[in-house]
Amino acid sequence: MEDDLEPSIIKTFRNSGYKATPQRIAISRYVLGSDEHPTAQKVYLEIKKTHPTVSLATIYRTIKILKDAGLILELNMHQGETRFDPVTEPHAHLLCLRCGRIDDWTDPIMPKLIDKASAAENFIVTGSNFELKGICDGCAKMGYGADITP
Amino acid sequence: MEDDLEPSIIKTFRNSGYKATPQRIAISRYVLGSDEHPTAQKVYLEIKKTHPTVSLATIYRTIKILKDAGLILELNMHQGETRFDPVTEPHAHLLCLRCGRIDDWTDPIMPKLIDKASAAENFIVTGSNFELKGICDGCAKMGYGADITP
DNA sequence: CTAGTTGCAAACGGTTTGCACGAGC
DNA sequence: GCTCGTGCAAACCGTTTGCAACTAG
Repeated sequence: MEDDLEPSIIKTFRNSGYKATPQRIAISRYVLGSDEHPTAQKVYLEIKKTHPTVSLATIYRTIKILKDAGLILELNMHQGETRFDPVTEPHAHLLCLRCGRIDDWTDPIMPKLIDKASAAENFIVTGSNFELKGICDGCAKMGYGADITP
Repeated sequence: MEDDLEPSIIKTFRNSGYKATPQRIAISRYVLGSDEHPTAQKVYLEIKKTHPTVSLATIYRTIKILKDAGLILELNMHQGETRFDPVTEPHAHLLCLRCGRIDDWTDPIMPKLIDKASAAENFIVTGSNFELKGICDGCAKMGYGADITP
């Protein structure tokens, strides 16, 4: 999340033939530096703090550029709620159905499992997403965990 | 997919306090017996063949009942395209970005990986979905596989 | 008979798009 | 200065909902 991200962001846009506008830089800085898997709305509200006139359309257009450049992934764990993830290596997402947070988790087995599936089904894998839904540690400790809809 | 599914479907509805209408039975028979992970649209078109006056609203309402009963899972691998899966045990979905088909794949490692994540993060898992995106065997053999957007 | 269900059409919410003004390079 | 990017508002599209007519039990 430090400023040294900026030069490489600018380079990324220019190299792909895009102009490095203040909006694009701000959006990229935020999304690439975030670990909370924000929605477009969340990005919009965040960027608005420093760029009050930004529009949701610009958020979506910039996110699309980052997606096409392979810098972020799209998560669709809930229907009607697309979230974004700057971590593009194989990893799992633990979605808490109570508080909505998504935590990352990685394990060396994961790439092996991907290879195995790929070999077994003769399938060329270009992307993966291991989703786990349930109740996170914090929410379980607060006494929740019973009345959820999986 | 045989007719012996029907009595248990009727029982399921009645036990949950729902009426077993012809529409609900037809929709359930199709969704529970399908291995192609249909969208609501697909279900609608299919049911329309035998029940021409059925509405999309009824499809959605019936699917919700099946979901709440834990008989089917919801898949959101593409944004804006919810599909349904009558296989509720932990398994992987291989989505072909070329032809759109989704194949199932299971491996004994999967439940172990879920347990490991659960233990490592102190997370109570109630559902899982392992997504792999790429190119399926058939499409790869037809010479595709290069110009895809992951 | 009567509460629950259906089909219709309108509402909804997230995402995309057309367009005229404005800004990067 | 020429082109690309932005903000706005309208369009889109899958899903949900309100309602009057209908039907399962």
